[in-house]
Amino acid sequence: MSSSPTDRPTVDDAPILHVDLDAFFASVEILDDPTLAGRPIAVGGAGERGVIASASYEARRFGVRSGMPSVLARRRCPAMVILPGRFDRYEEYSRRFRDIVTDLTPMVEAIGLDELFADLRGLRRLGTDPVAAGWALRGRIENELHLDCGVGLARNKLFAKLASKRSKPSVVNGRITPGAGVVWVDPATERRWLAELPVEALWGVGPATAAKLHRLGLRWVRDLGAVDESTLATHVGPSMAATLVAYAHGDDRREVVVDRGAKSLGHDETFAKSLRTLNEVQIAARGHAAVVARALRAHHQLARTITLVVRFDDLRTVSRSQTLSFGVDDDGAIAMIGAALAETVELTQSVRLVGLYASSFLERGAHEIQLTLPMTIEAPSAREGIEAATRARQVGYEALRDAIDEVRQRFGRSAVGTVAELDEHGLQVASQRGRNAFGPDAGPPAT
DNA sequence: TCTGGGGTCCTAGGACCC
DNA sequence: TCTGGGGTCCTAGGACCC
Repeated sequence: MSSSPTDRPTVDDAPILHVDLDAFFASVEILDDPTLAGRPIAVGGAGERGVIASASYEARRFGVRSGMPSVLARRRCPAMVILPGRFDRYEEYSRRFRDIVTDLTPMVEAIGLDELFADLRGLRRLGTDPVAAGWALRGRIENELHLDCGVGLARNKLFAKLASKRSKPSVVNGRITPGAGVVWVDPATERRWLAELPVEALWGVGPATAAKLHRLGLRWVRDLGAVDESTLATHVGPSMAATLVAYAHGDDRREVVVDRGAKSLGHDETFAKSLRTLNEVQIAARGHAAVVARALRAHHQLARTITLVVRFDDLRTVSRSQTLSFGVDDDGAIAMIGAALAETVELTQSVRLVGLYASSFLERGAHEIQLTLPMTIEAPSAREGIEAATRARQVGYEALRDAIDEVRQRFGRSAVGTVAELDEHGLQVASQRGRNAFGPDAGPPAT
């Protein structure tokens, strides 16, 4: 591993680049309010159940870390300001960040808002110097976005990410040490370096897996390199065992995937005050349904599976899902399914979180995408545009009607009478009657 | 200290079909 | 008539990442 400017790896030595913005959310807040500069600040939930999403390095000096409950963070650093977060703003910065890297190569894979991988192999014939390119990216991100970042360069994703982590500022004994900025992992020495890292350093090893590995006497990556894979598999499963053994040998075949389409969309909320009744859970689920439906439409996706998640006060989490034979993106249909799923959850104690997720996306048919394209891009004629819009809307109506039919079949005819306008009052009446609002035995529509 | 909200992937069991 | 095995889909739960 090296960051010395005399090292000149080629693209073949270091085809994968990883960039990670420093304290991203907190840094954006400081940019927008310079009076916060130099102070311990964090972005996250300030309430009793909040957690820290991002902390400035000044806050990290006090031991504040992302993922930490805000209650503990405040105890460690009482003077810290916790800001609620402005995700539209972070997304804007994130987009500009990606645009800068995309100027170098289109082969970019975003991982969350604040980090990404790039595959530099397309630049081989240009004779691009990866280390110089890394410094150039860093310079542009600093000049144009006023954000700091760490850059890692290596043979594969595993080493590139470890390298960018190594390139960042660190906090030791309450002191901030500046990072190297750009770190290249030399293939000649990468295995030696990796072997000395703790197993937790590997991607995919969290607290649960680390505990299992420790129980097996596996503390260091070098231990994983010597273990029998089939034995390991009996403890962590075949897939994890194969991955860990491969990583321990420095072997990571993961490619940089541009534009990985979302496989699920969802929304959840942890309540400051836990919910106690089915009615409250259903109201929450219906509220989430509107958010999820909007997201589906924004992504031009129809979801076949709707999943309701309920987390109780003791953090026990249960899920209920239903897969339809067709896709939905309509508020009412998704709310209906979410509310019905809620009835199958035994509310043995108070509920701190309700989540609603949509998955099993039906690629909207190619024909449908083409139907909408002429309106915005090609617009061969106004007549065709209007025809296309009408057709697209009709397809939407058909999907909704199918949804209503299936819900009716599954949950009883009466359930559908109130689909479109079923409001909180309707649910309340149904529940006060002591009836299953959507079950086969449900009475006549509540409204 | 006691754990958010956005996601991904894996596992295991049951239903169903051939 | 009984039985088996493989493949696929669905459901539920768990772990992990940023």
